[in-house]
Amino acid sequence: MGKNMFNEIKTHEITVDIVILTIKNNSLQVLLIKRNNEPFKGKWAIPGGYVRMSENLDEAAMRVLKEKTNVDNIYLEQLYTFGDPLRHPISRVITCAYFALIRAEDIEIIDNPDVGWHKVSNLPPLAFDHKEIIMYSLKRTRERLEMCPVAYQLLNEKFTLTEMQKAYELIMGKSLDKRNFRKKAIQTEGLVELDEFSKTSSKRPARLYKFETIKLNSKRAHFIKKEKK
Amino acid sequence: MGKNMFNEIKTHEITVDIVILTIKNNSLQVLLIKRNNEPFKGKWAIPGGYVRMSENLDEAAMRVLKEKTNVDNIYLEQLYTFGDPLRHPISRVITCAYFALIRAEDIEIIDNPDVGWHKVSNLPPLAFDHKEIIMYSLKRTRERLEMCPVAYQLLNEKFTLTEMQKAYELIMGKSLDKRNFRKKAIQTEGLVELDEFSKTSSKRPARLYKFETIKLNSKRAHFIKKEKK
DNA sequence: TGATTTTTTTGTTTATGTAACAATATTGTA
DNA sequence: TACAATATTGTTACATAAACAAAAAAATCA
Repeated sequence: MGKNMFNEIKTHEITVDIVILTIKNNSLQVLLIKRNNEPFKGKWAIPGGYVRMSENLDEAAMRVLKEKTNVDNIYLEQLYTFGDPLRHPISRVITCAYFALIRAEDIEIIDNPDVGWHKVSNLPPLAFDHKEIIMYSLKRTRERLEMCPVAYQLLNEKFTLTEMQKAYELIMGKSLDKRNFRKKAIQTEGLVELDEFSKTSSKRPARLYKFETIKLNSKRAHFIKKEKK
Repeated sequence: MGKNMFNEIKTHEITVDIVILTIKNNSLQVLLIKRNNEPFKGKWAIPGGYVRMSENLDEAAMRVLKEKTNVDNIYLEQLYTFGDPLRHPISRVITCAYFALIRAEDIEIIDNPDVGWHKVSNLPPLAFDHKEIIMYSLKRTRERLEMCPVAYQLLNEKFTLTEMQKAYELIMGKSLDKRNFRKKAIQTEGLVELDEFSKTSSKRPARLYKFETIKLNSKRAHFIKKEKK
């Protein structure tokens, strides 16, 4: 074990690291944990952990996410595997990166200054190659959002179209036209118009919408456009 | 080393496996190697090998590809990482899958019945989860081909539009409209119309085209559409 | 040499999706 | 009742995709 065909002794270690994005205080934020061990003691890092021998990578990612954030049963996707020999200063650690979009309220963050949300636009010094991983995650999220949006993970069960648009705009980093956004949004499969209205202290109340409950296994089933009638 | 936070001793092994697709005899084929060691002795497998401690994953994939096929400097892309604990019957091997599209003529296949091309539509019994990897690779290739085609890797330096269309059709597994294909093809960035014509024994000679040489590092630079004038 | 065969080559129409654009409706509050 | 703030709605132009058939060029053959 740990010996390859070139007689080069090696012990790769395999981790999963998870980019957890949310919208909070009107900005896109990522969950970080401050490391209290070397290497990179004192730097921030995205949640991660070793892959156990008994679990596959998806399971490892979900377990780690659950352990670190208490979040379960969400849209989790394998992003990319980072394996630069120098990404870890001591040993050879190859990491399989996942990402998830979640509601900040769904996380019970322990009262610990070493765990918290940070604006993607203003990241603190990060351990390892975690900045690269976050940036790659954001790029992929944006690419995907255009085709097959997943932002509903970020919204409450009931939401207004304005809130939905806001979420898109924060992820995409640009503003969108209201009318065009709404036209596209309302022809999204699974979007349900409710007979309720938001009771914010604003002026005119906005109609609430929700998503039909879809089984989380068929990841790509979300946001397929409705059949034409 | 090799000990995780749960005190579970583990030694993951990391490999890269490479799906090499080509067009040969009018069909889409994949390069396979017959295993002469256990496990799966006698079954066919896609080329793969261990990741060395000194190289990153891309480098490992390129090295393995070079070693097994003598092919160098081609469009190679990380596909997905497969980590099911049972995918290898003996040890825990996590594999990072890559894929490449190449010209069959660029490979010097040694005169060995244990190395050869096999039709994707008619695969022999495969080792490990390699059938799954090939099918996933094909799916991704098709998705990508629609947006940002890469089939030029499959064509000779000079080619006719009919040959190009044929390559697309074989990968996509369906036939395309000549006129629509040509309209899209000729507005592809980097496609150059030559003043030469194919001298096949056919009836009317067809105009030859080529691709401008593009640096292979900017992978996504291919097949971007020309700017409108 | 002219007719035939085979392959290459080209254009129009329709439908669909995307992007750009501003006015009206509704409610709370002054 | 007027005003302020937000929600809501439609049209046009443009780009892209899909469906469709006829003409042109060269080789072969009679």
